[in-house]
Amino acid sequence: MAKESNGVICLCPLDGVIDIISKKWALLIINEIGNHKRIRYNNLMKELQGITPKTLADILKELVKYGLVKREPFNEIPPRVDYTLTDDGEQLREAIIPILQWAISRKGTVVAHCSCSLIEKGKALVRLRS
Amino acid sequence: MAKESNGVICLCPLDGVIDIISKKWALLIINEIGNHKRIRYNNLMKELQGITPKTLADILKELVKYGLVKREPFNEIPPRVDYTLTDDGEQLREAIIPILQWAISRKGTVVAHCSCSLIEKGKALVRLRS
DNA sequence: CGGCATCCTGTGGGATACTG
DNA sequence: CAGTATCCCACAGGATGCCG
Repeated sequence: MAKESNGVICLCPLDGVIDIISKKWALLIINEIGNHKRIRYNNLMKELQGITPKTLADILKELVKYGLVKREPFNEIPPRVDYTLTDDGEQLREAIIPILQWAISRKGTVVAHCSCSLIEKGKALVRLRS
Repeated sequence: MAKESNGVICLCPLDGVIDIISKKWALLIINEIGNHKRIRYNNLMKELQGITPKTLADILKELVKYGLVKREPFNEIPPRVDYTLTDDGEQLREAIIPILQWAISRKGTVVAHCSCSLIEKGKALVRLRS
């Protein structure tokens, strides 16, 4: 993407977006922060079962760089950092709702007793709009 | 994803979806096929500038497996294969439109003389709905 | 608590060449 | 024309351990 050909620089609208949404955890993190409005690092760790601290930190940093997530550190002991979505991040979150709905309709009905909290998030997302 | 924890299998609605949309070219290919309704392999190669035959073949195979794309081979000389979207694939394509729109609004106005045909595709997608 | 530093592996995907 | 076959590598991301 964003390659140059015929001497013209490509500003393809998908450029960059792929870089964001193609990261395995990025959408999940954005969704998660959006669900909580305001959430701390370790709380994210708990919700996003299976993610490693490194990966979470890496992607958070990237999302902040992209202007999708806002990082608010507090000078407290113990240290505390809050993460929230920027307006842009919130808009992206809403933009992925149709994909969530598509995924759910495709999978059939969501089972009740699933330990995976992502299901609840999916529902939460969909509920936003319906 | 689709991991087992507490003895319960997770049927997270995002499971599998990430595997699809996280592939760099998958959405582009789905979009491209959708734009053309029916398109042949080499035509896809031309439209998706920069993709290698291996990558295109790999992802097409996967999309077929996922039931998003339909492959129609003809017994002709020279050989001919048409690709079309399944209903499911078409629905996914529509589900990503909001993300496209978000991307475009974020990037600002699309420039006119861009050699990258992806822009046209983005426009085409958006035009579908507006 | 909220990270960062290191190490390591799997694999998406690029380049190139060949084929039924 | 519509792919395979190989080779190769950059990079996401897991595991583990340390730090202010």
